[in-house]
Amino acid sequence: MPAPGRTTSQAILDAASRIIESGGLEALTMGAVARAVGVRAPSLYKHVADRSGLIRAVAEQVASELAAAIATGSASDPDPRAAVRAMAQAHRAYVHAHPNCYGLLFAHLLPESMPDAALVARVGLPIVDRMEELVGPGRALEAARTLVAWSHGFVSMELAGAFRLGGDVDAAFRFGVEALLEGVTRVTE
Amino acid sequence: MPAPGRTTSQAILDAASRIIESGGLEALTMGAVARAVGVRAPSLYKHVADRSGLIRAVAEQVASELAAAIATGSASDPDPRAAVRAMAQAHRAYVHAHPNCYGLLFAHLLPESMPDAALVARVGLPIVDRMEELVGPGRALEAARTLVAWSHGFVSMELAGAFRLGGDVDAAFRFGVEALLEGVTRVTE
DNA sequence: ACCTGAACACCGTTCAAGT
DNA sequence: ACCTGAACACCGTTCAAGT
Repeated sequence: MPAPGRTTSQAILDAASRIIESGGLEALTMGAVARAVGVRAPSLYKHVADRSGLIRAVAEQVASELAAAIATGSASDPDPRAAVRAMAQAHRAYVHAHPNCYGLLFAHLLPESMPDAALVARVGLPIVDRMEELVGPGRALEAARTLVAWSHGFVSMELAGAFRLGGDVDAAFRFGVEALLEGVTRVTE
Repeated sequence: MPAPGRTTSQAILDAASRIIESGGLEALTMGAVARAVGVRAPSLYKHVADRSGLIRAVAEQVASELAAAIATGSASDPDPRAAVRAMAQAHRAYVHAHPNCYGLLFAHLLPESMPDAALVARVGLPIVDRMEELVGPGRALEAARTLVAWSHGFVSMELAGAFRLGGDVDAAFRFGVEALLEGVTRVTE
């Protein structure tokens, strides 16, 4: 009779995300993951190659979820400016909800822990699409990169505590989106 | 007779930066640092509280060096736009030279490993100063934050390999600076 | 076929003993 | 006064032995 399998790769992945989110990457020990799924550490190696592979799996799940969140944020609005605003807000909201897991996409880890580049690249595609309506196909990639870089940088500095002193951070984010929209359309004219 | 002291805090700090820069944070073991300064691991604890404290010391040195690099990049030019361009280039050049150490400023590490917030805040001061000439004192902080967020985000995505496909990355950075300058001055008018 | 205790190499940290 | 070997607790990973 084939054995039932006391845990699953998905359960392990979910436990790993939760542990990273609540305690940071240092809290992700094979023992902690094993305990969370009700098994002993050696059994995890039936489902994941090693700790680095587990980190990469979490990072790739983050890339997928973030891509979905951003795509949803742009779906409905016919006005490309409004769509860009919504996508930037969706980006920021996702990072606020999963700061430690989001950090995996930009941590300087071992190559084995880095998510597949093509998967990460897909996150920005809907932004390129809507930017095209604003600046034309020749400049859309550059304009989208400028906006995404700013949005990533803003949220990453915000979470690092760089904006602790002074001001309404939400308003600063909205200010930034308008400045970026104004800038990329003016400079490309 | 007082003992001479076979190593110094500065030698330990320098060794730690080199190790992080060449092998990432995982390569920073107390044994590796000890070997680099010609001593055994337990002796390091005469100079640093623990591994977290050593990481924080490296991060704080990075903040100081980066602040100096950016301040120097703006010193001479009377044109605020040219100064902002130079500071952004200085920021990017510093990060390219020390990518792994720069990453410490934004890694989600234990609180004991995070650099002093006031020290990090000082990095952006010269940018606020020169922005004030462009957008006035009321909007200078917001405008500087927008530029710094974009610059940080751009370089951090660049190093994460997000710009691997397509295009002249140097030109994209210059494009971004112009878009930001245009954007923050237009929106604040 | 899956699970696990035991084992191994490694790491951070402490401390009594050396000089 | 500084340095270190030995020790401890912990971690990732392997594997032979269990069921």
